Amino acid sequence: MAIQEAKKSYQSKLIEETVQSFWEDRDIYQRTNELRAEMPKYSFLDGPPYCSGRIHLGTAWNKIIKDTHLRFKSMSGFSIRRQAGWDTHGLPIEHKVEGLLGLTSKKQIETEIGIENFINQCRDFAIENKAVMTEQFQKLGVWMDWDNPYVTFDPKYMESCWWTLKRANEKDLLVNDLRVITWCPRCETALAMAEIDYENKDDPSIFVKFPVMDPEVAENGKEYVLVWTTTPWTLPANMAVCVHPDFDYAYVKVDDEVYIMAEALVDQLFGSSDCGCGHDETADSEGDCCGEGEEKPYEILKIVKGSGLEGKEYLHPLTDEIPQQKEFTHQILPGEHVTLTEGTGCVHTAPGHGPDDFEIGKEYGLPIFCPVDEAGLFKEEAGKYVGEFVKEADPYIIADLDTHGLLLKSEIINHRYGFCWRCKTPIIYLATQQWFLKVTQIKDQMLSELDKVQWVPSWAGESRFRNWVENARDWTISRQRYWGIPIPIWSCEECGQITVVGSVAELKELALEDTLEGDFIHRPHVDEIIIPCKCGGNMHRTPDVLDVWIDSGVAGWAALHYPQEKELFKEWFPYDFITEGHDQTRGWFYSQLGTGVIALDHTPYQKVLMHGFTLDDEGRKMSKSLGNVVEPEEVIAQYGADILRFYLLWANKPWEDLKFVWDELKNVNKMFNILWNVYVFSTTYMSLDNFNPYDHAEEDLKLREEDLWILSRINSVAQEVTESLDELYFHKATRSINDFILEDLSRWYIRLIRGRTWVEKEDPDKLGAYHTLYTVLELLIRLMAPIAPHITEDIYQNLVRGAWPKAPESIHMMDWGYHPELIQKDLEAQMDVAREIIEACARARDVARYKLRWPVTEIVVVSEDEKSLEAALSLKKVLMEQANTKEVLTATEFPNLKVMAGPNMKTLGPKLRQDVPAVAKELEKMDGQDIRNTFAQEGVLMVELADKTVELAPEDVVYETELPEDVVSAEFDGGSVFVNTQLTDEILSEAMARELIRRIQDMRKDMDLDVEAHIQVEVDCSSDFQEMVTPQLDFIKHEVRSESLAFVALAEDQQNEGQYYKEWKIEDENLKLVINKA
RNA sequence: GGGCCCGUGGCUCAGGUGGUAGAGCGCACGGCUGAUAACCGUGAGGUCCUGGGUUCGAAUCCCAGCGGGCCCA
Repeated sequence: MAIQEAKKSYQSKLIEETVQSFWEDRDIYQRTNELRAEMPKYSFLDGPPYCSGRIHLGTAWNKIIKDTHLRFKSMSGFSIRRQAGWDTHGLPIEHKVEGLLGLTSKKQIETEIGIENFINQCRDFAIENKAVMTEQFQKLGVWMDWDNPYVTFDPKYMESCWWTLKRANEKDLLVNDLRVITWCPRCETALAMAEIDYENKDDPSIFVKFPVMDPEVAENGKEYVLVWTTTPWTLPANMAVCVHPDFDYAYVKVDDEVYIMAEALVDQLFGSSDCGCGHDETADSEGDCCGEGEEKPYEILKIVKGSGLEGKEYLHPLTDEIPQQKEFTHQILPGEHVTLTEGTGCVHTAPGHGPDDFEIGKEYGLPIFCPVDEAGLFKEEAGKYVGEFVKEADPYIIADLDTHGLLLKSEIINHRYGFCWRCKTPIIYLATQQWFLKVTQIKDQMLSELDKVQWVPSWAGESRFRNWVENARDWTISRQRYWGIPIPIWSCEECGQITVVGSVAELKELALEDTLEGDFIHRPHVDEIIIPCKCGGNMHRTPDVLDVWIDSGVAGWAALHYPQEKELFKEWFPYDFITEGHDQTRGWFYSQLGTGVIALDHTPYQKVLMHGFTLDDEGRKMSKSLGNVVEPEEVIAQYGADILRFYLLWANKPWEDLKFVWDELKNVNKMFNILWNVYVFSTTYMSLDNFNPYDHAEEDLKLREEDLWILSRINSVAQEVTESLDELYFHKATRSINDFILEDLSRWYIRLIRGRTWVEKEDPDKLGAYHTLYTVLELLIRLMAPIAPHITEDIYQNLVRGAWPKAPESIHMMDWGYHPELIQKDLEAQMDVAREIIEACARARDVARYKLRWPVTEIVVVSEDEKSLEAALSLKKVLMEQANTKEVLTATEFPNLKVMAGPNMKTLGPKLRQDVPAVAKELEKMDGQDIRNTFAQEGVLMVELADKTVELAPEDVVYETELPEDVVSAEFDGGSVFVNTQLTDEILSEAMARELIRRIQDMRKDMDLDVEAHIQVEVDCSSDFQEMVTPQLDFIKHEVRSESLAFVALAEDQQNEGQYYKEWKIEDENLKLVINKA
């Protein structure tokens, strides 16, 4: 085995396929894990993606972050647990399956399909998607335990969840209660806060007049409490009106009616241009409208505090339509929750349809009247509206109010409203019997556990998540659905006693039947299991399933099957690290913390990276409706997984949202190409010379300054990458690698060692370059392995395994590490200066139109900064080569500046008049520096003219400095560089030789010759040219690998077999060249 | 309405403990080229979202607003 010449171009697709099948064929993933099984543990928990379809860019990013960090940790000597997880239960899959089966309502599941059939379809659907998504993740090169993932529908997993509920019950945190909750009428189930999306929506905005029973002010009896609502369908359930006890309320007379409302809002309702008073709203002058000016159409008759209204009774406005409402008394109640931001300050209160309303209802003993069923249809109690869907009843209710003359105003308002996160149906509030976790009771403990967690970025935990937890409410965990973890609560039909079952074994023990087989944990089988109660009655299971957020929330121990199995739990819990997107503040970060505190009094995670979202190139969310979704597979097809991975970790700070811009991938692609080209360059020469780094002792090698420099640089980069990957600042690692490859390695180091690789014999200098290059590449691919696992593996197999067969089988089995002792910051700084000087030389030459190919006799580096001069001297050889100069001199000021003196017209003009030109002429003849010296010594300068002598004062002379002829200068950061472009015979000879070399090289390239191929050259040129280049013949032959170089007379267009003829013009010289393959 | 984050050349982003605004891409021009669909040089392009404050000095710190994202009410 030896290092092989690499393929000429970087073919990501081929490489990635080859590498992935190599991993698979040799079980590299498993064996890498085994290799480090005894190392210290670093535990990780995968946030389970939901298996409802294919992965998207955000999921890809998520897994890439995880994979990179864990590969790094693995190489750094940790035993890693990286079990993949899958979230499988819940509404999204139920919906998809409903769609597949053509179902439109929940009832059809039970009546037409059957629960068992439905559940099986859901399971199949999840399994199918899991397989598809697994393959997609694998294509990204993500290493996880794909063969043994945790899956939320696994009975062993579900058992742990049951146990968690049992723990909650033991701590009295599990309660059943009638409460008003957010409800999806389409899915016919309760929704948690986390399951609601908010969007803008048009709704009616109506002002309703509630007739007062005993009018106090209106003599005609037309006195009303004025109430505002955007949900007319909740009016049938109205039980009270709330006013704030401390606010002022006005009796407002408009026309012949009196309205009771908050004083502060009167103007808003009756005083603005859209006053509803009957005026034309398009009136061109506001002054014409009723709200302005003296003639207000309303009059405030009386003002009372809200507390003064308490107990006032009113008539429900729809008693004709809803007979049952006649049975209730309605009155005004105090409510601290009333605000003056909008409406009337008199708040319609329906305890069956609002959380605040519910609280008020409980406080004052109001009936919790809720005439709406689970599908959002009015029940019998709703009288006239029975059978109507609530939202669709709005217009009828408005019309009925109008008929009764109780509608003051009806408009349309656009406001934020909650929707079911999956089916997008507007949510409603319903009073129902549900199971809750009393999170409010453990909030403090959650907060103190939260303090133990390290967050990246820190504000994610300290501000954002903390804020969320502080506002936590009790958690509704029951769902009236099918595909989920059944709530393990059995209650007795006789005595009401409940039992919370904590495991399968427990259930088997308690159950009446003794043969429980198959998946009896899911519905419907679990529903049939009866537990005998102590009282002699039968306990039946609560038919609900659990909120899916519980499913994933318990992953920390459920994935380890704790408490049924204890060993793994002991080893891996709690987890060192998790990472998910910022939407998981309300989701997984929260559900884990809550269930963790309930079950174990402990946070399940210790370090969290909260990452961003992937947005499209305009910063918008990617969505199917916008048609701006970028599939990870598209990117892989075009650029490859490594480039996608690198891009996603490079484009942004991980916690910020990432704009996906196709053009930016080109940058990354370019970097990978350049890396590949460096690799091709290296292997080309190394294989040509049969170089093996492990065969050479240190004394075989000669290391130059530039070698030490690049070794220092790569180790500096290694240091930075190590810190960044550990701290999860992936962008810093990738940017540092990117800069190194482009700037230091490709553009600079390779350029510097080009000449050394061209030497044909075994030479310590060449070996030094090879060895350095090899060392740098070997470390570089190790640093990149966690980020770009394929290309680095491919290079490793050739470069490292090719030279050293005993090396670990995969780069991912290599240990992380570098040599901080090789870092020389001062050398790195010196090289920076040298590069600047060389660039300045190039600029100076450009100004003088003096080709870089032509050598110069000397450059002078001038600087007042000692460090710059030191750098120039210690890297003199680099400067000589790269600036193409014979000598490098340094100085604190340029010695050969010509100082020119001239007359100061301002002072001399008036003084000498017509003699000025003569003085100028004399000054021009003299040396400026001499004049300065004369002034310094004598204070004056005597100038002899033809007819007289003139005395000049210092201020009469102005100076200009001029560079000597053939010197050009340019500035660099620390000073200037002066380039001597004077042409000598020697210089010219070399210049012409180089011109000739370039032509020959060009022809070699045209002929597509191998780099090492030898040639013979024939030149037809003038004798002058021949004479000029003759001293350089050996140099020329060496550079172009020519065995001979003959000066001959060539026929026009001579093109024999194996020959290549071309005519050239160098400066003024016309010449003909023929190249023969040797 | 509240919480958190973001706003810097045409585009993507650095800089952020206060001290002359940077890079890459793109554009224009010139140059170089036997590893490199590479590279080098020059140029155009910025009210650092707006307005106030602190300060000798603010992209940076403070306050208010505007715009965007996520989460909530």
